[in-house]
Amino acid sequence: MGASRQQSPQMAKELLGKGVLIQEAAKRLFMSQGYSATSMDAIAGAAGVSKATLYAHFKSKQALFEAMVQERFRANMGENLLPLHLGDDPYEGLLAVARRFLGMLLSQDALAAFRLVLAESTRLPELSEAFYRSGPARTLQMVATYLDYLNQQGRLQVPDTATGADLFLGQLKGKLYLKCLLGLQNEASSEEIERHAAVAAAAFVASFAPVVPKK
Amino acid sequence: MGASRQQSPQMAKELLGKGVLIQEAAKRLFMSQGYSATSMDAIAGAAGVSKATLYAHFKSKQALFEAMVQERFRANMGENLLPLHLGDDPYEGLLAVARRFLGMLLSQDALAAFRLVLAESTRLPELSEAFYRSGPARTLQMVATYLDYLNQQGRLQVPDTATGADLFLGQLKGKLYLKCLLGLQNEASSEEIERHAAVAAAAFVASFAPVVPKK
DNA sequence: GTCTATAGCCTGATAGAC
DNA sequence: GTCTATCAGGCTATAGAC
Repeated sequence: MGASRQQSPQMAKELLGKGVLIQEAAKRLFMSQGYSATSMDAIAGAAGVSKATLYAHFKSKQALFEAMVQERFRANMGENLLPLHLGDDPYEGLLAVARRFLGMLLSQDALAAFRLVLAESTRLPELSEAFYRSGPARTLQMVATYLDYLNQQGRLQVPDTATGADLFLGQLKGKLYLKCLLGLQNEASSEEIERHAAVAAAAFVASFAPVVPKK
Repeated sequence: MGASRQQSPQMAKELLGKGVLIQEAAKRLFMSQGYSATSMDAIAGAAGVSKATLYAHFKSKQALFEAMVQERFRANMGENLLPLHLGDDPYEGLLAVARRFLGMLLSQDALAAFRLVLAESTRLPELSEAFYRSGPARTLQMVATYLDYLNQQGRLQVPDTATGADLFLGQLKGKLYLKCLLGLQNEASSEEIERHAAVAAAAFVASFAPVVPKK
């Protein structure tokens, strides 16, 4: 898996980590132009090294690509999404989830990564799987767990929390998301995000409010 | 736009329509491998012609690509989605919409086309726009119109029908859709489609049922 | 219009000096 | 480890015979 790399403690700062420079250049280029359209020459140039150096760090173009994607997943999806403290109020809790999820989903990095994985999904199926497991699958499970909690507290009545989580997160993938994904809209304003999050949370709560409120 | 093509009435069947053969081969290869990874050699080979012939019909690789994508949109998105007769019952009507929409969305062709448009969205922004207008925009408007109708009939109470349509269609883009898009699931069974459609329609109706039912 | 052949360039990957 | 120089092959696109 990991290439053999001995981390020397501290040195001239930028000069010893060429592997990192290469990965960063590769990330920029792969993300903006796709796999096939990015040449090893271009990566070497952008990283300020020669191609031979590049091949000394990564044994092939595909190896570099995979290393960069895995690094990307570790950095972004890992923990940052939901170390969220969610309260007992369904609307407030789901609003917080929606806000956070949309913010992550609509970031330029996440959009570019998703485009990339999709474009190579037929050539690199393992990549699709890794992406699904490290991203959507975790989010789904986390939301389902929260819905379970709300069920137990009697604040919501969701018959199937896995399906409920799927519906809720789906609601967030509407027109706004599609337009960003297609590159038709460069950045989503926080007003748009806030508005969409609020509407989705309200709709979901209305769908699954307990039949006998709290009388 | 259209290349100069005179349709001769009828002849040896397969031999006069080389332009069509080329477009079909290009469609297959572009869709399965993407733009950059598909060579003109491969297309010529698959179409059974020489490269020179290919260039006699289309002046460049990009021209061929765009012609093929536009043809694809005309063929699929155009009318087939919703010449649907929707009744007064919100659940039944939305269920029919969901069924139809999911069937279209999860077809191999639609998935491949979407992947392709996304992969080239930075290089060919016009393509993204054409796709959005000819597909999602139409569907959104059509569903919003139906919601307007249900509002007028007093069968639903949707405050903003454009947003409502967005939420409803978003609900359909859940785990099932994502897995198909990523190629992790080859074909969605009609049971899965039916189940997801029913759940989404029920949730939406529950969200926006009139506050004073029909007492 | 269709072919064969090829130009001219860029690709991923490597050899060998330092 | 890093460089320069280069390989062999694939790429888009075209020239010229028929």
